[in-house]
Amino acid sequence: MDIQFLEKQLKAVSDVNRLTLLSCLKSGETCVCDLVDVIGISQPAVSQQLKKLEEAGIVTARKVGTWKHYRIVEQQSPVIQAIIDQLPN
Amino acid sequence: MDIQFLEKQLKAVSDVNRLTLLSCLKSGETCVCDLVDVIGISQPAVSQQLKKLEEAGIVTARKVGTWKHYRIVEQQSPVIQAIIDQLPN
DNA sequence: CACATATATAAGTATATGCTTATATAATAA
DNA sequence: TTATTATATAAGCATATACTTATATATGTG
Repeated sequence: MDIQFLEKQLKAVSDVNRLTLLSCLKSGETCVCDLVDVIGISQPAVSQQLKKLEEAGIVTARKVGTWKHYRIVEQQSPVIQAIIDQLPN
Repeated sequence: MDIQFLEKQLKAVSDVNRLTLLSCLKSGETCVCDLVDVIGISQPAVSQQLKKLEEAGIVTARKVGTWKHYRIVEQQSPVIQAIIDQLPN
């Protein structure tokens, strides 16, 4: 893992809202609308944050009708895994 | 470890220059002037970055004459330790 | 003392970040 | 088709970040 990619992944998680999203996703696949209900920011803001996590390879999504279900990627780098482990369930 | 402190530590390491500084410090205590020689930013910039790492509890320093020797704190949180482990020596 | 060296702090600035509101897109239902 | 719901994208803006240069501080030397 080169240092540039490490930086990208770390930037993706160094934000309270994105850490909270990851914390929510620990309990399993969740659609955007449910995530919006949990954290106190707008729906577009949640979409934007999820996109950052997705671009860093930390979460992935599948579409189900109009819903989109996000989940944490199973195989993570040791660093990201350590972070996920620290988050409350 | 609460999520706010986790965020603070992650923000402190989510930058290529600070990761490079940590990478240098893996080989042991180093003074600011030697770190300046290694990474391509000015001396004040290095001091500012080291301050961020220090405020996050990741590095510490001791003064020796006019020099200041920075080093990585021994006991780290699992997350920060995982990051340090990933860095080249 | 004056001067040199190492480091820190201050001030300014360009870019990045993370929200907001408005709007676009996609799928579904009536 | 029109309307509704879920999500994404665009644009704008306020704040944060990370440099730079200039200057302050601290220590050591002649």
